[in-house]
Amino acid sequence: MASKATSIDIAYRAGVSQSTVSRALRNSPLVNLETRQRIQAIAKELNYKVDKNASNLRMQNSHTLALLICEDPTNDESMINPFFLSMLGSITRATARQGYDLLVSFQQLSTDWHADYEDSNKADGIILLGYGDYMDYAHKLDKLIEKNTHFVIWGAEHNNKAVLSIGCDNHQGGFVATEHLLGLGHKHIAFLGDSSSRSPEFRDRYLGHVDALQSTGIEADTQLQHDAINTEASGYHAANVLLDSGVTFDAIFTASDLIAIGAIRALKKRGVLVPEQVAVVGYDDIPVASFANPALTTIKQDTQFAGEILVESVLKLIRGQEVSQRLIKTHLVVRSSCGANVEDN
Amino acid sequence: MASKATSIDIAYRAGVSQSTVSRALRNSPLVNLETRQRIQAIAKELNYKVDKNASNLRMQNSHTLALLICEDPTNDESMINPFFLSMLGSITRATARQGYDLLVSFQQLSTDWHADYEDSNKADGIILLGYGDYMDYAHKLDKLIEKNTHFVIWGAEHNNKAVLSIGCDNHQGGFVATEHLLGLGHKHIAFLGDSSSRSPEFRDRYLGHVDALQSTGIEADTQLQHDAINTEASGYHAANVLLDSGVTFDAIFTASDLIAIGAIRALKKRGVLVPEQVAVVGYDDIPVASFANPALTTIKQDTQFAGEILVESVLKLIRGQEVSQRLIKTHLVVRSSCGANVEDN
DNA sequence: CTGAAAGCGCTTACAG
DNA sequence: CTGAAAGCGCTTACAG
Repeated sequence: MASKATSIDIAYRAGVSQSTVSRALRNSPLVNLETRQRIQAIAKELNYKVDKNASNLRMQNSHTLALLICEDPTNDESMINPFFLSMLGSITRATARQGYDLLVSFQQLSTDWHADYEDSNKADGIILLGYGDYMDYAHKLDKLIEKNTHFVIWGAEHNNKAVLSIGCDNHQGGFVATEHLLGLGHKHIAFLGDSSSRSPEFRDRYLGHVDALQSTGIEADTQLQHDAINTEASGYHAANVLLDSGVTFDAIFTASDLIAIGAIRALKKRGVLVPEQVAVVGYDDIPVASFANPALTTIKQDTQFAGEILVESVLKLIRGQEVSQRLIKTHLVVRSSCGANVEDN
Repeated sequence: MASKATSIDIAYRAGVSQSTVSRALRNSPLVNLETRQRIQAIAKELNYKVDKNASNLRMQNSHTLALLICEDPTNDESMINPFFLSMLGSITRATARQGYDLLVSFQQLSTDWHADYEDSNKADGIILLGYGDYMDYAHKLDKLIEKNTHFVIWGAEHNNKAVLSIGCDNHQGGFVATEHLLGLGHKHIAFLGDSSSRSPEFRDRYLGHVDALQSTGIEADTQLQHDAINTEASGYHAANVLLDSGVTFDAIFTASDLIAIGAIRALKKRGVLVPEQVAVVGYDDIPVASFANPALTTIKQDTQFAGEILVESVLKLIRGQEVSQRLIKTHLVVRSSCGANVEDN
C-alpha cells in the first residue's frame, strides 16, 4: 500500500500550493470557499490525516493530556484501586469530549516522573491521581511548579499554594458518615485509616469524623483509631488490632471501602455480626460496595463530575485562564452495613 | 521561567555541534566517550528532554500505542465494563514496560475510529478492546487492514484471517464451567447470554457449554438459552424470562459475571435460593465476583497475562515480526454460588 | 485570496 | 570521531 498522503500530495492534486492546502484543511476563511471544499474533498478521498508530529512540532503544543496514576507501592501489581479506575473512565471521556487525547501512565510513587510528559512535549498538561503518601512526592511537585508545568492534582488541598488541587470534600464526607452513625444511636465509633498528615485525604476524613463526634459532645478516643492503608488486607488487619485491643465499640467508620470490606471480613471471622453488633460505614462507593455482604453504606464521590472538573481545570491552566481550588461535595449512600433499615438490591 | 532547552543550547554549552549532541544523547558509540558523558551531564543539568514531536517526525514513528476501548452502546456512560478496566490496567503496565506510551480512548462502536491514531502518526499500533457486537465493525476492521495499520483485537478469532486476535479460550471456559455444574449433579443447566454469531465470545462460551452437555449425553435445550448482553440489568431480565417460561432448571451458566449478578438478583427476588435451588456460574471473575452473595463461581481470564500478550503482539506487528493467533487458557474459580462446598472469605 | 519561504527540533547520511 | 546540511510535514508571517 502507498505511504501516507501528505499535504503536498493534496496540493498536487488540487493544483494549489501546499500552504493553501494547509489553510483549507484548517478551514481558514482566508481560502476561497469553493477551493476549500475541493481541497477538503480530496483530503477525504485520500484519507488524509494531518501529521500530528509535524503539526505539534510547529504549533508547540500537543492537544494531549497526560494522566499519571500514582499507586501505593504497597499495592499488589494486579489490583488497581477501583476508585482510580472509575476516575480514569470519567477522565478519559471528559478529555475526549474536549478534543484532547489522553496519555495514561501508572507510576510508582518512587519513580522519577516529575519531568516527563510535558517536558518532552508529548502533553500540554498533566493530571495527577494518587492516593498514597503525599509527603513522598512533595518535592517532585515543587519541581513541576518550578518548571512551569500545567498540572492539577486530585485530592486534598496542598499546603503549597501553587499546587492546584481538585478533590472531594473529605472533611464533609467524614462528618456526614459519622453523623449518620451517631444518628443511628452509636456512641463508640472506631475509625480505621491513616490519620497522619502523610495521607491528607484520610486525615481529612478523620478530622470530619472527629468534628462530628464533638458536635454531639463526644470526645474522639484515640484508642478507637487505627492506621490502615487503602487495601482490603490492611483493613482486615486494622480491624483485628482493634478487636484485640479489647476496647468497646459499636460502629466503625473506615477511610475507604476497601478497608471496610477487610474490616467486615475480620469481624465476621470473629463471629461479630454486621450491622447488628457493629455497624460499618465505608468511603468511595466503589462498584464492589453494593455487593458486599452486608451491602456497604458509604460516602460516594462523584467520579463522573470530578473527572470533568479535573480535565476542565488543566485545560484552563493551559489556556492561561483563572482556576481555583475546588472541593466537590460528597454524599452518603445508605445501604445495610450501617444497620439503617434499607432493603438492598 | 526560561523556555525549554534544546539540543542547540546543549551544543552551545558543550562547545560541540548540535549533531554531536544528538548522537551523544542517543548514546552513539560514534561519539567519544568523554564527550558523550560531558554532554549527557549538561543535558541532565538543564533538565533536557528530547522533543518527541521533532524526534517522531524525523523518525517517522511515535513509540506510542493506542488502546481503543469500544463499549456496548447500550452500556450506561458511567459504568465501564469492569473486565475492560482490568485489562486496561495490565495493558498500561505492559506498554510502559516496553518503553512505549499509551493513548487511551473510549469509543462508541458507532463512531468513526477506523483511521485515526495511526494515520495521524500519533500511534505506531492499535489495540482494540471490545465486547459488543463484532459484526457492526467488521467493515471498519477491513478498512484498517486495507490501510496496513498495525493492530490486534481482543476476543474471539475473527473470520477475516488477516485480523490478528488474541483472546481467552471461550470454548474451553464454557466447557469447564458446564462440566463443573454437571459434576455437581445438575442436569438442567440454563445458559444466559447471546448465542448468536453477533457476539462471538459469548457464542463460543455457549458452544463450549453445549459440548460439555453433549459429552455426557445431554442434548442442549434451546428453551434453556436466553439472550443477554453484558450488563447486570440484562442478566436480571433474562433470568426473569427464564423463570417465567416455566421450564425446569437447576443451574445457570451465564456468559458474564455481570449477567450472573443480575440473574442472582432476579432469583432472590422470586425467593429462589442460590445455590440450594439453582446453582450459578459466571464468567470473567471481575472484582465484584468474590463479593457477590453468594460469592460467584466463575471462569477467570488472566488479564495480567492477556495484557502482556496483546502489547507484545502489536509490537511484533510493528517490527514486522511473525505473530500468530493465540488462545489463552482460562480457569475455573470455585466459590459458593455453584453449591460446591467451599468456604468463602 | 494565494504562494514562496522560514522554521518548529530533531536524526542521520555524507564528507572529512 | 565530528560538523555542515538536508529533511521529516506541517503552520504562518510576509508579500503580493
